Amino acid sequence: MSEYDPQRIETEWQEAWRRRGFWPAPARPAPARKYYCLVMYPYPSGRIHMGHVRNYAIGDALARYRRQEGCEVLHPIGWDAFGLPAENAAIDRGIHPAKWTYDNIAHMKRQLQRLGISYDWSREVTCCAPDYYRWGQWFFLKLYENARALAYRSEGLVNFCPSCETILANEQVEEGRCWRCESVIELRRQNEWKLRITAYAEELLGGLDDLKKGWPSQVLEMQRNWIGRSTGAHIVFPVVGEEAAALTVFTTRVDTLFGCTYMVLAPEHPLTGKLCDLGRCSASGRREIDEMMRTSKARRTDESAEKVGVDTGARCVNPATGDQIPIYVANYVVMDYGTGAVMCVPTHDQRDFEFAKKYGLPLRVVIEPPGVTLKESEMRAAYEGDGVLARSGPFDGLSNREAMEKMAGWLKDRGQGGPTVTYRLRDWGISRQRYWGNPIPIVYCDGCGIVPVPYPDLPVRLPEQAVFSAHGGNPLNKAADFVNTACPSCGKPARRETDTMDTFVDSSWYFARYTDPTNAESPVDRDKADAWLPVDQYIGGIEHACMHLLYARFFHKVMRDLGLVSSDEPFARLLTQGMVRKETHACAQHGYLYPEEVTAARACGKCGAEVSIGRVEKMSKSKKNVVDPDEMVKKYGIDTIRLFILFAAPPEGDLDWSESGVQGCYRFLKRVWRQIDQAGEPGDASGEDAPADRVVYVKLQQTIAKFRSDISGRFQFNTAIAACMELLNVLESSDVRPAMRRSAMKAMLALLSSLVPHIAAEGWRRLGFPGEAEAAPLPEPDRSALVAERVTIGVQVNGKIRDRIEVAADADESTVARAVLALPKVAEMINGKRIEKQIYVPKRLFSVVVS
RNA sequence: GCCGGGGUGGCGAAAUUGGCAGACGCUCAGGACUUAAAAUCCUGUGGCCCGAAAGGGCCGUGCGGGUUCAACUCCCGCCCCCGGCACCA
Repeated sequence: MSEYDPQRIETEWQEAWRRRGFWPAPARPAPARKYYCLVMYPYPSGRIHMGHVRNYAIGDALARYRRQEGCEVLHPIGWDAFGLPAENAAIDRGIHPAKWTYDNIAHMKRQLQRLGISYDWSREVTCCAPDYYRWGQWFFLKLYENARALAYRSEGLVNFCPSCETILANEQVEEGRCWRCESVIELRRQNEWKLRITAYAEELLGGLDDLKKGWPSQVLEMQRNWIGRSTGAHIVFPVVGEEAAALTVFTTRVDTLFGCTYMVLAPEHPLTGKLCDLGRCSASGRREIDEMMRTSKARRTDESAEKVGVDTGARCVNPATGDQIPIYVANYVVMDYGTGAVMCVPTHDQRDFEFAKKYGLPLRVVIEPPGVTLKESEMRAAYEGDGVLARSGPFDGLSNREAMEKMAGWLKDRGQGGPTVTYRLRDWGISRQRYWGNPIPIVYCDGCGIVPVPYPDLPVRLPEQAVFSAHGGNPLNKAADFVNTACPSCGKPARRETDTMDTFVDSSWYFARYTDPTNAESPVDRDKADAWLPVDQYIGGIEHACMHLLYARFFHKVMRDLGLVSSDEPFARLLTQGMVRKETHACAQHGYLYPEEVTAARACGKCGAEVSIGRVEKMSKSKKNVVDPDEMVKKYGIDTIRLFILFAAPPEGDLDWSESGVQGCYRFLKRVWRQIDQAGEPGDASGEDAPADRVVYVKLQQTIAKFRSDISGRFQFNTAIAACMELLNVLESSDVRPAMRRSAMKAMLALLSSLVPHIAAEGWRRLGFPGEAEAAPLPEPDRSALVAERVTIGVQVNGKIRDRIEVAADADESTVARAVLALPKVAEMINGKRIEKQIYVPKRLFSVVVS
């Protein structure tokens, strides 16, 4: 009898797989059998964490499962290697971002290979490598050249720390202050490059319908809301005393136009300054507006924040009533949505109502519920419901729904606006004032202006020499060799763009590059891309529901329009996996503790004080509730870890880490190992069928059927594994002939191969089955063994289970009714009462209702 | 605040989508093996109540209502937790 030794088995098999060249995908698979299984590529932070392991365990289970089904599988991996942490490491520890990143990749690659995941390592993509980022620049130029100007430059707002003289990411701003020096952050306007994703808004929205089959409905809903299409009207309000100026608003409630009694602007609105001059706005008012502009973004859009307004003193004309109305600047209006100017109707919008009450602005009712008269002086709240128009000139008496359409048309006829569609979705600002990113291939020339870098000069390479400091902003600005260049157009001295691209650009097309990872002529070859795309199954965290997944969909459509791919959508099916969580440990003196800092007696390893156990939360370094995958693999082997991850929760749900749960999975594999041992022992193969053989046989067929439907239908690995556990329980407690045990184990190893590939491979080899377990076709259940002849059904009287009874599976209702009514308990309960109703659900229950 | 998701035994979960709630695993308790421990194996394990036992009764899927012969599942109203909110990835 041998001992289950996962370390030995796993390293041996991984070595065998490495020698064989891992799992190379064919360049051109048979279309009907191709399966592209993609997991979100990791940011090389230095060490893999359990969230990664979960992502890859799920992906690998599917990839291997599909191979066993006969698919040709592409299962690639790569590195999302540009980004802020590398630059922070450079600032904090003096390590060059490139070195830091490549060292991390090397380490994480070793860690990943110890997980035994069936990647095609020959297609590895690293997006900080020039042969990858070159094509990001190529895309930028294509977007810039596009007739629709899909890449353009405009003003945007950024968080600026005046003390560090650096632009900060949102995550570097803590409660309105700089994370390094705690100075109060200012909002600054500056030029930045944007991608016109809004040009595709309609298609991105419409495309969601095609994804219904394969995407979780909540992700579709989130994207739909993120795009936020709304139909309404734009309306032009002339400014009093300034013929040339007019304010354009967007509203979804054009029907309330006659009730518009004032207007509010975003502080950043281009006309704010001019209107303050025109209206002789007070100095204190102007200071207040400046203050609003400095407030951080998060606070600006917080609905619960106090709404503050400043009267510019200027007036504009309501084009419907002809009234002159005041123009305010208000802190809750943002430039990003609509036009940055809002027409206010206090009688029919609660937010406007409250604002008007606060500043004493006039009210005018224009919509009333049928048969009701509203009086401004008696209103306690806005009336936001539907109704009939009043005091609205030619529209009086119309329902407000009708009026929306008519009034938009009326405005259009008079040249004062018209119907329009707006999106909440904003264009994608990609400029980052950072070194460790993809340089934007643009040159600024005093003579020629903005000049794109010619294609043959790509990639614009990052300079190796740079000075990294927490102060003074982007290191590229100070890299003279990089900045100073010749204008590609006139040859005179010029300056390079020093902004680099958002790393979401890299992750917006990496899935396509995997299909042709070394192409030096083009980002991808169309034939190769079309052979694999769209991705059949994409697996990643729900946190990417809107941004990454929307940007990638946008880029895919751009690639299609450039003729690089034929499909409309990049990801046919999406699985959003849950988080990995664990309880926290804390000591009064030392705060959060790592699990290894807590003694067996629940005391702090540093001071011996009692340790309190906190809530179960997402694993994170800051909470120290993390488990190191390497340690777990060392202790139990990767098969046990993979099994636990797949068993402890369904993939979309959160997974609570539990080492005793891990031990339970380890026990299961040891028991599987024992069965392998037993099945390998020679026995009397010629004997008669033992009674137990039939029991095991039926259970085996049920297991095969359940395993396959759980995984292919709904990715329910947890219940598929539970089915295998049940089979093992039966197998252990049954005295079956060796031949039966052997055939049961053959099927079980074939099933388990996609989940715990190493033990399955070893068991398969030991039992001498042909080929390798991972290549074994999935067993087919013997359907005839699944049909039960007799079933136990529940018996209800007046809606409650009172008894159970065994009946023939195909018994008709009257036969079952006779048997049920004859049951003593039932007979007693219906004695002397009238039977109102009988319901028979075949093979499930029989329900009797008595008066 | 807005958008999206979740809440079932001591714990992770299951329930073929309106039909026998708690499969499977963990924990815990008792027992076997052992000089002992680990490992392993066996039995029990939602709560309350009646019974010596066999067995039986009532309650129970976050809270409060509703629909139905029947609700974890559908409808209405609340509470709590989690993800995202556009420069973290």
